[in-house]
Amino acid sequence: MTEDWVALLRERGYRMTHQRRLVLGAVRELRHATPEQVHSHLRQQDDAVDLATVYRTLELLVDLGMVGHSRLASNAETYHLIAHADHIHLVCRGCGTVSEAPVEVADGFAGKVRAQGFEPDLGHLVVYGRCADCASAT
Amino acid sequence: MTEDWVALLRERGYRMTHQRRLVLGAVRELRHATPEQVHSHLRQQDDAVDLATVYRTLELLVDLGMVGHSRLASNAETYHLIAHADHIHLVCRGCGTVSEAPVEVADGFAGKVRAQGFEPDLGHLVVYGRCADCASAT
DNA sequence: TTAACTGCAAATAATTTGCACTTCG
DNA sequence: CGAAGTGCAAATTATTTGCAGTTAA
Repeated sequence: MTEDWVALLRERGYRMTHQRRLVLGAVRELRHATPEQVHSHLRQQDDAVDLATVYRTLELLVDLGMVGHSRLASNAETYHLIAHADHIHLVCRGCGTVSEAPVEVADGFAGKVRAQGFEPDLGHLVVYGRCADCASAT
Repeated sequence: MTEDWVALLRERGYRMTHQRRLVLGAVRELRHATPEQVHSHLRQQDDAVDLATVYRTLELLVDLGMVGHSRLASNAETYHLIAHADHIHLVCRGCGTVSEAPVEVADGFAGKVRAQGFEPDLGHLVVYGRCADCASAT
């Protein structure tokens, strides 16, 4: 798979670098990470990658279609591997917890949206609301 | 309805001011507006409300439950009247156009999410994807 | 070799906050 | 009158960019 990635970069005139491998690795490990989280995760290990480079790399990875991004909190964009995008996000407004649900729960919904001529990207679906705990606590 | 609002404010020790009326009016007229848009909309009229006040007022209105907010573009939070929140947002990644669909298309989906113990807030649902035009253009 | 990439620092953009003055009730 | 609200400017936070030195191919 790493090879596919190198080919993908080459095709577009990009190069494979140590930093890019590290950033992609961090996104894979963290599953849902903000640029800031990727940056500090890498710093905690031997490897430090400049925050600006993290931003540039994440943008590149999104462009290549390897990584997706969603706004899971009102002030932070989080990135995740497309290969892991087999779920939708349920964000609780009460406690901020992000839980996941299989994309299948949105299949019927997706069909109706498609019927309107819009092709939804469920790998990025974020639903706000209240989790069971916060709903009962009111 | 304006009276309800005044009562709502009073109950919580807040006051009704000229600026608050203006901001709510702008949100109503613009339907989906960023703080910046509310600010310039008001400035184009005789009335100018400081941008910081716009932010403070929108936050208050959200708190009162009169206004909702969603991230329709990657860099801008937009606000809308809850009374108008009878639709979901379809945001095209290709052209950036925001179209609307009735909440009913998500009814079945909402039921499945509830079955998992999560109460979704469909008035804030934002779905990213590609509109018919951009999908065919590829 | 050489164009792409990186780190660093400075620049922007979006949003928040401190404070003295104004206004609602 | 007195607490709540506002404008203005400064502070924060998130993200982007310019540039000189580094590195992949």
